Amino acid sequence: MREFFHPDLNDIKVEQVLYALSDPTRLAIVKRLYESGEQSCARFEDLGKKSNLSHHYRTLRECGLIYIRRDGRHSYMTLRQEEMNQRFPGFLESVVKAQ
Amino acid sequence: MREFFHPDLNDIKVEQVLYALSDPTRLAIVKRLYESGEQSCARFEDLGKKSNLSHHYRTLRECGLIYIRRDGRHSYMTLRQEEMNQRFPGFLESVVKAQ
DNA sequence: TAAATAGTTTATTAATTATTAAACAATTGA
DNA sequence: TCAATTGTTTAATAATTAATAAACTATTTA
Repeated sequence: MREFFHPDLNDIKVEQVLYALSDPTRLAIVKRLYESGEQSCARFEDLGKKSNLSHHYRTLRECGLIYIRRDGRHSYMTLRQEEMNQRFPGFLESVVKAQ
Repeated sequence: MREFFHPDLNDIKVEQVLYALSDPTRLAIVKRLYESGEQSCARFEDLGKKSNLSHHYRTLRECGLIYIRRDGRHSYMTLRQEEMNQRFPGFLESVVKAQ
């Protein structure tokens, strides 16, 4: 079972994070993770087709916003909330709370 | 002398703001405006060619981040800092201070 | 009035990104 | 073991966005 790449905290680029969050689907994913904690991919099927969603997960993972672990045939995602807050204080909260 | 369109505070979309800021040139413009206040376009010529910059100004203006006024043959830009802070508290500061 | 200035807009081409379907991999359950 | 499940990846096409040059507008200065 291959593991996913996750960037180190210090390699996270704010431009990439901003870009990842500028897509409505990806922003919706992040908001749900912020509100409900760890979720499996199945929870987001209402947001699009699975191959498209999988690309979005990758964008979110590679920019450093989320962590994905595999368990059996499931993938579980969490926000890297504490790390983001350490690196960009106040940023993530201001975005997910934007109305 | 035609005036520019500027969206109302309530029409500002966080996705569009995030997208506008995800470009390195536009982010650099916003950081300078944050630090130095109103600037004319001439102050950003080191960041690219003028027609390209003009497109970037437009993106920043249309998403609601900056205000552009014309005076003679010059255009002067300011960040809509108070409004952004009213609409998305803490957001702009967290972005411009991101290292 | 003519030329220069300061920037904007249009049109074109190049480069990125998004979306989909189909193939694939790993795991689980019958 | 075979089929189903749960995603991921690849490959292709469609759609967006970026960058540039050239034309344009309004203003100012000579």
